[in-house]
Amino acid sequence: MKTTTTSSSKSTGRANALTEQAWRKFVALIKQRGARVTRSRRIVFEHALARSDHFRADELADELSHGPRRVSRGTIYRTLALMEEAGFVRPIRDSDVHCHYERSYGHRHHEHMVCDKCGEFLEFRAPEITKAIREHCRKRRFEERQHRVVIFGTCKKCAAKKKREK
Amino acid sequence: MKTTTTSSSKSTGRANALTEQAWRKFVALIKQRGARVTRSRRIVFEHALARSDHFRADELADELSHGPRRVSRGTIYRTLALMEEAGFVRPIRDSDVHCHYERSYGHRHHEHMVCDKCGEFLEFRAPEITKAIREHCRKRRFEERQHRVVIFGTCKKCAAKKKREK
DNA sequence: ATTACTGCAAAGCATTTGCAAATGC
DNA sequence: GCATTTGCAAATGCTTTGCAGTAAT
Repeated sequence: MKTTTTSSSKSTGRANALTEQAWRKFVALIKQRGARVTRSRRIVFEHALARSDHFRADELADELSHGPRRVSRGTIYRTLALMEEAGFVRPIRDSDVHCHYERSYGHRHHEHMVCDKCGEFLEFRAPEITKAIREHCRKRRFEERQHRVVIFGTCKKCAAKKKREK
Repeated sequence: MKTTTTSSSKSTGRANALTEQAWRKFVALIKQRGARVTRSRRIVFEHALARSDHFRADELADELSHGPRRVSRGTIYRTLALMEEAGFVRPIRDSDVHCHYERSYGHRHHEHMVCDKCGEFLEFRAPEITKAIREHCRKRRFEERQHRVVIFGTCKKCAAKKKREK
C-alpha cells in the first residue's frame, strides 16, 4: 500500500491539507530549536505522514533509498527521531522486534487489536476502557501520562473465514 | 536483584516448590515433542523462573555466561524460545527495544504500569478493565486471545518525592 | 561566513545460525 | 549408536555514529 502523497520536486502545491498544516508546525518547531529546514526533512516528513497505517522505520528507509527523491538511511532514522520528539509520530512495539511508528498528529487517541491470522492492526476507540483505566489510576494514585491497550486475537473477517472452511 | 534459586549442581533438592512443579511440566512437554532434557535447559529454566521480576534475555545471558554453571548465549536464546512456546515465559516489549520476558507460569493475568521517573514495572490486576475489554470484543466480534494494558506515568513514590522537592 | 545537516561507510549490538563435538536416550 | 543439543564464532540485520563534504541561514 503506497499512500505516498503525489508531489513533484517542488511539492508545496498538491500535498493534502493536513500534511501542509502539520508541516508548518514542524517547521516552526525546527526553527525554534535553531535547527534547519531541509529538503531531506521535508521528504521524510511527507512520506511518514502520508502513511495512514503503521509503518516500520526500515520499510520507509527502503522506500526512500531509491529514486530521485532519495534520502540516506541515516538521515531517515534521524528525522524520524526528530518527528517523534516533536510529537508527530509515535513508536509502538507490539508484535515485532522492530520499531513501528504510527502518525500521532491529527490522529485521535485509540487502541489496537492485532489479528493473529492476517496480521492486521485494527484501531478502535473505547471510552469505557479509557474510563476504567483512569479510575484505576486515581485509586492507586498513579499519575497517568498515557496508556496503551492491545488486544490479540482473531478479527471478524478471519473468524468468518475459519468458520466457512470448517 | 539476584533471586537465583539456591541450587547445587545436583539441584533437585532445594529449588522451591513452584519451580519444581513447573520443571516437571516442562520436562513432560519436552519429552512429548521428542526433545531432550538437558543440563543446560535445566539451568536456563531455573534462572528464568527464579526471577520474580521482568528480565531481559541478554541480561540472563550475561548472568549465565560465567561461573561453573555456564551456558552459552546461543543456548540461552534457544531455551527461552522453547519456554515461550511452552507458555512458561512471555515476551513483553514496552519501554525498550530489547526483549523483556516475564514469568507466565504460576503468574495470574495482570497489567503493567511503568514509571517514567524510576523505570519500575508495577503489576496490577484490574477486573473492571478486563471486563471493559471483553465487552468491547464481544460487540465488535473480535475473538480475544489475550490482551495487554500498559500505563505510562509517574508512580506514587516518585510523585510524592517530586512534591516534596518543590 | 558560519554552523548544521547529509551521505557514506563503518561500527554497534542483540540475536540467530552453521557446524563439529558432546550428550541424552 | 544415533539423533538432538551444545558451544563457539561467524553472520545477520536493524540502527547508530564519525567524518568530510554540502547546504541552510
